[in-house]
Amino acid sequence: MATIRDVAKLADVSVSTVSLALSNPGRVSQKTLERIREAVQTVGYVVDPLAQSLARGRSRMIGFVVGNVGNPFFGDIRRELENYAIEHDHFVLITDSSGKPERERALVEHLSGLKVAGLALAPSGHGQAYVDFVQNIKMPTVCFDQKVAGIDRDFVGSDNRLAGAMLTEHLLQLGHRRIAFIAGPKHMHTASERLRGFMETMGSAGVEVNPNFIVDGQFTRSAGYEAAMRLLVQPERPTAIIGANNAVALAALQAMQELGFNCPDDISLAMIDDVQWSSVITPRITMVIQDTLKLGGIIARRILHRIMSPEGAADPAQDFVLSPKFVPGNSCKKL
Amino acid sequence: MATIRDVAKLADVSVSTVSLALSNPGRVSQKTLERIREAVQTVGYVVDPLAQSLARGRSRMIGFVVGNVGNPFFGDIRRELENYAIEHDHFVLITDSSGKPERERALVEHLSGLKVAGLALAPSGHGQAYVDFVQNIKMPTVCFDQKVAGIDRDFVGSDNRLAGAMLTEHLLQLGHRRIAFIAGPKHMHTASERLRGFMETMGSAGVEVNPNFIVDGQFTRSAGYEAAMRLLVQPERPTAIIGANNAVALAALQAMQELGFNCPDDISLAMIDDVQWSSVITPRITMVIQDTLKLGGIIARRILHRIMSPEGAADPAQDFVLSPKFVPGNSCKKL
DNA sequence: GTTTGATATCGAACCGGTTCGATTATGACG
DNA sequence: CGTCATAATCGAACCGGTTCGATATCAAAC
Repeated sequence: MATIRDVAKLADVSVSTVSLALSNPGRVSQKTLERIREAVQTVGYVVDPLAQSLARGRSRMIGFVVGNVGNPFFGDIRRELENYAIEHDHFVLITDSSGKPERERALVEHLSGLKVAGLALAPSGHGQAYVDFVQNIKMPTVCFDQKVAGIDRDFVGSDNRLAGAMLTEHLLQLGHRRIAFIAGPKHMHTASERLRGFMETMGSAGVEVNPNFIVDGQFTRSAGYEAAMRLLVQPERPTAIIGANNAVALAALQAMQELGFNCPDDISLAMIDDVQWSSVITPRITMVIQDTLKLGGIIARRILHRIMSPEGAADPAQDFVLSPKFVPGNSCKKL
Repeated sequence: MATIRDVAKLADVSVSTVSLALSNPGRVSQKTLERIREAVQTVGYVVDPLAQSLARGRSRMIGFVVGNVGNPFFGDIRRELENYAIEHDHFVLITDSSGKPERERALVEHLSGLKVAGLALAPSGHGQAYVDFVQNIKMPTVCFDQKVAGIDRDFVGSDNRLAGAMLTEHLLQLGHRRIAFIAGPKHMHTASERLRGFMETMGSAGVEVNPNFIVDGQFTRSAGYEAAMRLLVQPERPTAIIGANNAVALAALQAMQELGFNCPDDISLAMIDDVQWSSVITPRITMVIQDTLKLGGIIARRILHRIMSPEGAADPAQDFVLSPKFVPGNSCKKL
């Protein structure tokens, strides 16, 4: 590998001049600039990112930290971020915390050691210690998906209360009254907001909510399955179920199928967030989806803004909240 | 951040002794080792991975390069690799080439600049130029999933011929004769082997294959959809379809549903590789799956073997080929 | 023909470690 | 107690860049 000294020797200038020419071509005379560029070509010089990061105290990499890189929701966002980052000569380091706050913390520390220029973080924790941790991250950071109270960082996400409300309103319109809700972890903002959207909409419609119809699915397939089973074996069954996310909703569908219930004839189903093969799942589930591409675009632009411009670095934290979209399927029956 | 010099000062030894003590505790006296360890504690010293990599010419990171990190197949492998790597104090850099050889190349070069200790690579290209590229990678590399002729590297994958043969045999047993096959890109080893398994099994059973029943689905959803449509509008339709991967098979299912065919009553369907929510897709599709956990384990062990031991680095390239597993669903009808 | 100011270039220190040959301390042995 | 092998420690060079204060160059201004 050719080093900067090889270039300097060939172009007959000092090492510092080469460095200057490469990072700030304007501050070097036209003649030497050309000589240097020629030398770079002939020796095939490429800057060593490690050495550069060490000297600068910052790399050209952006850390991407999520709970599950396999989730298509995060996949779309990642792709947007990657494309935008490449355009601006940055590189995205993808990491997966498996949803565990300790692992997330270890990842962030590792990325910090790598001197990443910035961080796109989908928070997976809560509580004061967690808030302190995120607050103390030294690099430019954009949080997304999960809004955590007390964290004063840029946030990009969707209106989850609205998402819950949309599905509830839809089912109410179809004549449903006994609507059950498989919720997510109470401490997660997305989960509590979606539930709030459900409760508020039911409330303003003057429909009483059977407390047995609110079950906890933990946003996971297994807990969602159990929660759905609890709903389905009640003497007074719901006529419709809302899954607070895709995992619990599909787990509910599975539970229905196993117990011999037909969806939507026996029970209607609706969910928040898409899954990859939703179009071949029978029935096609009515859902509310997030605009992942737009979310990803905003995250990308925001973080690179913070990284690249001095005024961006000083910008106060800002929230970007997008409205989700209703996508009708055929999993909800008119009563 | 505390540096190694702070530690040296506090422990009253030279910087080189600290470095030695940390990387090779046995070569330092008990007394000084303790003093150094104490100093490390009190100043809170953590080695700077960037500086270390620069000096050593190698980092403690392993590059993971695949065409689609969202694919659960790669996800399982990634997780296994990550867990094993963490146990051995290494860190996995996940990257996504979107299946584009040029992007893959750029990623590998980037990782090479980062001086990664090793590479787990799911090849996405073919042809001489591509082979040369992979051959010229300087770091320890384990290829997986896609076997590319001419690449002399460790390879970990499944017996794809067998996978194709298993599904074909199953359908023959059920009495099917007019079996169609939605194939993948001819240049991909997995695709051609799966097709070969189909052809050979049909051949040995003495069943003639209608050339119109072999269509190209490119392993993608959209091409698979079109290919399936071509099959379904023929006057003489197949009684069963094998999808060479999950994407084309599910696309075929979608096409059937849209045209009003019932699976399995009208047409049977089988596929290679699982998808995330296969259990809620109706019908549950009969499939042959790869043992992703075992594959991931082998990849992880192999690459860390190469990285960590001098004799491992010198090991000749080796192939590890696992047998896939048959998972019956209810998408194939007895004729 | 100086002085002044801007522009171009350079040298040296630094980022934070590793490595290896040289030097010193230790202790076993005759 | 001197000798010598071995163990412990050190200093300096190096990895490949960046950065900043200092110096050299040159033209315009007085």
